[in-house]
Amino acid sequence: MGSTIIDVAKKCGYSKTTVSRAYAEPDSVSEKAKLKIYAAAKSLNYTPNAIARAMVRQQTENIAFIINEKQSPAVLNPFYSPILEAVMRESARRNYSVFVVTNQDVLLPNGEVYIKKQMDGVIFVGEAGETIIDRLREQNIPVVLLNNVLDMEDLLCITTSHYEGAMSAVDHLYEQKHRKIGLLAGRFSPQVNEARYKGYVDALVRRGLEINPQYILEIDPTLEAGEQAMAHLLQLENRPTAAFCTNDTVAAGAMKAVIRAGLRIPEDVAIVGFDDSSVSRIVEPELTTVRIDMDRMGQLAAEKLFDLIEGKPSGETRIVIPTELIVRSSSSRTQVHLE
Amino acid sequence: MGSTIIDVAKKCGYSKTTVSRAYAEPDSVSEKAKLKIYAAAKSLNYTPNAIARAMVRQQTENIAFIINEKQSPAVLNPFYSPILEAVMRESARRNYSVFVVTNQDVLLPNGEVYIKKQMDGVIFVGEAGETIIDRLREQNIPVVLLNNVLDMEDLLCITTSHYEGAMSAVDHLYEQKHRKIGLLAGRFSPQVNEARYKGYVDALVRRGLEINPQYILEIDPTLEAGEQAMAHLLQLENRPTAAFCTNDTVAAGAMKAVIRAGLRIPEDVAIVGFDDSSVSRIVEPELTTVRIDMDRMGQLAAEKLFDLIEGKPSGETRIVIPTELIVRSSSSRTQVHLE
DNA sequence: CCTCCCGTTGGGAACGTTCCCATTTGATCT
DNA sequence: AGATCAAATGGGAACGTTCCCAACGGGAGG
Repeated sequence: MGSTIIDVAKKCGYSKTTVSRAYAEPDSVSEKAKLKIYAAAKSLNYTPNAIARAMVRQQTENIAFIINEKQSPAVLNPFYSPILEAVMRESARRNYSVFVVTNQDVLLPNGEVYIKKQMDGVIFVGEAGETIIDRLREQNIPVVLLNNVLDMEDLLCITTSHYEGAMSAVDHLYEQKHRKIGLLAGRFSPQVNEARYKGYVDALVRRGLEINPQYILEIDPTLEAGEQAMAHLLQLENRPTAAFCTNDTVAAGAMKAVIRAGLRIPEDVAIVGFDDSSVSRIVEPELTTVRIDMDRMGQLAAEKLFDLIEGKPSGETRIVIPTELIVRSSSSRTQVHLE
Repeated sequence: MGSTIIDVAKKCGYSKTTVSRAYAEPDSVSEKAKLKIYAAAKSLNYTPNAIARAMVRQQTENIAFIINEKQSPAVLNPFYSPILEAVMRESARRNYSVFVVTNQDVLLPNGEVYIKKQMDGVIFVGEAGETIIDRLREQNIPVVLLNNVLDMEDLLCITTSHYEGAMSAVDHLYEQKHRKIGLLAGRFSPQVNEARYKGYVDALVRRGLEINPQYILEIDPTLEAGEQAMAHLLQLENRPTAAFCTNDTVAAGAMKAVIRAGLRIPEDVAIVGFDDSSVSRIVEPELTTVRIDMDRMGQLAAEKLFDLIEGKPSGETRIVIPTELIVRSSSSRTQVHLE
């Protein structure tokens, strides 16, 4: 079917070694030879066989992007898209391809970890088990962990400042004169939950405000749950005048509840989200949110992974990407005409 | 580093052939042998090498999901996510892995097509050039084309009924007593554009309405463009009372313009979108839209591709997945409390 | 008891590259 | 002209499997 390097070699009169070199290290082959070789290849419809190359090089030029989430159907939520996009961009630059993989591909039904395909490295995002990372390392596959922290030797974890981000969000609401601030806390990984929750609490405490447990709801990180939870907060006798939501989707849900209750955003209730995902621009008024630099996270994860693949020891084991508060109209009327 | 089938064979006293069979066709190996082999494999930390297998089998158990879009950064827009998800699900079921690939990975800077990796099949979504498909076929790689139609022999194209969908949207607005209906037409592939545009025109003509060119704007399929275009329509002396947008993102932008103009949705202006993407539930009021069954599209594309990979000729060359109008509050006040 | 057959097992070639090592070529220097 | 050297080229082994073909052993059937 497909023609091989030997066919090309025969056709152009050079050896298979030279043909191989014409593709792998063109500089070491004379111009004359390359001309003939490429011509022969073209006429034979030849393309180098990546599998055979991977076989002998012991290197596939593939990496895997493994998304491991409990809520399995929402595999490609809009949150991860920009990260994946950055990873793909950086990989393409290095002539690497990206497998996108879900937990199901890696876990056997019995729970055992099973690595089906050879790959040169793995970017792991979301919930991560130690066993799976152990297993990858047994195979000498470098791993970078994204948006999660695991205390393993030499494991590079890239996260954002969830704590500081949450704090800045609540600080902002305080500065907008809000004293009754609700928290709609989506259930993510324990670390993320805890950091964002702590940021909320500490911001309030630092200002000398009391924590009202009635204002704190832990919910699934979905639109519907956000709407429902906010509707509940609005019914409280002493209802909050603002809500900090630990992601944008929940915040969008919360906004729906406010609007449906006939209240105005931000005059009656201010809303702040987290992530600065595409959702934040879609809603009206646009959402004040804590920006996570997804692109940078993905880019960095890829770069660091390629460093590891090339054998450079990363040294660092924690990288925290700073968040940034983006003030839009959902929390501050003065912003509305500035944009 | 990694141990091979031969290490396992030596350790357990069986031949490499038997070890190989213990993984590839377990039924043909005695229980006793399998027990010993798996034990040896475990102690040696052995995993079958997919590359070597692919080499001799001439089959990688990988497919590629190629997204080819002009607006390059928005590679993973929310529109494609559910499709990819379905493809991944079906692939996982068959023990296949999925490469996610953008046009850049496949196109050389000089515009030539370059297929880097071996793969058993390709699902192509978005803009598709004939040359790239020709090139894939030269390599005997089966192709399924998604959301686009190309007139090539034996090429299976899966699309949705853009024309009927657009028509149903406009019909619905007519039934809601709207007579001045705008069209915000996002620029997609020519086929999609034309079909949705024609649906709009024909629906109006069938009702005996005149086409007002002032009401028709062709724009980029973005939030910002949607907002801007709608703002423009609202300024018209004889402004439309409804707008049909050829995707949900544009519709969300249009809604923003309406809200910012201080008008009510749907009382003053009704909005209808297309796709039923996640956007349609996020906005408030929720968006009436033409649903495309993305999951079914992805599922079907994968199934058909695997048929082709297994050598079954598909026979059919066009599959059209019907659309469905989903009426929500952005076009019909009576719906608001039904949900 | 011999033959036949099936369930198991094993040996070697093949898959299409790369890479190590050697050889050839032609130019430069003395 | 001979020696030296770098640049260019070639031959064969190796990468880790699968698969074809052959061989072995033992139970069934004659």
